[in-house]
Amino acid sequence: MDSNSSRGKRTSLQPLRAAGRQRVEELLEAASDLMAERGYEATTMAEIAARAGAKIGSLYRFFPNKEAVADTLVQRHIAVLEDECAALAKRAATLPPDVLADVLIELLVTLHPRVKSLSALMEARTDKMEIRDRARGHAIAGIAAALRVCAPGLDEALARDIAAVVLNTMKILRGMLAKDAPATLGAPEELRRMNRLYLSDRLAPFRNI
Amino acid sequence: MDSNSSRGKRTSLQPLRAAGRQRVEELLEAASDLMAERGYEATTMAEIAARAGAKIGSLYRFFPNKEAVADTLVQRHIAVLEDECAALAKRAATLPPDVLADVLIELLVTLHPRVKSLSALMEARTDKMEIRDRARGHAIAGIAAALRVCAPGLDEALARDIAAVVLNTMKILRGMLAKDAPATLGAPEELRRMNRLYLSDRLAPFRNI
DNA sequence: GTATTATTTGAGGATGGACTCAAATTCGTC
DNA sequence: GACGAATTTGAGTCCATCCTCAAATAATAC
Repeated sequence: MDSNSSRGKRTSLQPLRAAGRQRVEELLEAASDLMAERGYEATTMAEIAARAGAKIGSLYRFFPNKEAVADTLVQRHIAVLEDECAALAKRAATLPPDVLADVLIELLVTLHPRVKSLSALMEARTDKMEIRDRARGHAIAGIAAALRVCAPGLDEALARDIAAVVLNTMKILRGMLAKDAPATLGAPEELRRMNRLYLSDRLAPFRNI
Repeated sequence: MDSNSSRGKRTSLQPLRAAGRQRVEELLEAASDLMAERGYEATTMAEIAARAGAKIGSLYRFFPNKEAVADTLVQRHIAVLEDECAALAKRAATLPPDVLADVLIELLVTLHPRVKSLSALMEARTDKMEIRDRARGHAIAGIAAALRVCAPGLDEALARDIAAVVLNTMKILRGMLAKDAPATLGAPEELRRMNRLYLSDRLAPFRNI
């Protein structure tokens, strides 16, 4: 009956059999790879299907349009980020600021295989920015929470501002490690140094009130 | 005879009359505005012509294709950046690191009206990354030169690494100020603080050998 | 004023990519 | 093994956008 229960346009269907579920996984994996390589706009639906070993009709069976593929990917990426931030918050109480700084800044790099297309999708310019903002908000909230565990006296608004800065620094490091930067080999280490310096300075006053 | 002297494919022509030169300016201005708003790929040649008050045929008279428009814009942006960095290098000797840090980080923001589409063009994914890398290289070299004027003992490679970090920080600030970030009002000031802290720490040992 | 060259114009060709759909096939169940 | 439902297939439609070009017009030189 394909009741088309919650979300999706007229033609979007949930997979009901194991084969369909696996196909969806393969399609999303292919889409994530391609979008990470070429960007959202340059990736075509035909390519996605081809790389997944499927035909274009199968792709459109499970996703009403290209944007739905991107939305699904972003939602999965958000879930990964939330999990990881929650795990980090548990450890943060025992970490001094400079160590937390190093752990944080490597986080996006560490997570790269699981959120391959995240940056490409955040950069993409489509009509629906809403989901993009949600992803950003979740990331900032997660980082801010970890910061406040490490430095309990930290004001909530300030924690979010610092988290915004750290999030951007994380993105930069990922960008630096992604592209081959021949002339600036030491830049990633400099970035880590800056981040360490900043978080130590900012969190120190609020440690162990 | 339209000798098609130096650059450009078969159909690209330099303007030879005042009217043509003005048209080129109008077209580039329109292209820069649109690409800054919507990004490179989402901007169409028809839109560019329309916003410039021209017809599509006029656009293609002076630019062989869309990429040539982007290349011309990037080249102009590079020139602006080089001028500005050279001017800064002249002042840098008299500036303490924390002041230089503030001047540098605001530079991209200050220059925004003159390099409106720069970030959109740097993000764009086309085949020719070459010109993108050149722009990046010029910016890093310019910043590194200013840093070494401020801190004469600074190693050249290290200066480039630090410059790469500062350049990225500048980009972030511009991004923060461009989009309306409701939840993180204090983030730009935090970013400035991080940059100040970092450059002071990094340049201090090399001041006045 | 005439010849020459630069510029403008806009309809239309060519291409590529998002999306459709009806028929074929496979899977699960009784 | 027969039936219905899920899945697969891929040719085909539609449309947006890049780009062409020959004819019209405007500017300049003489």
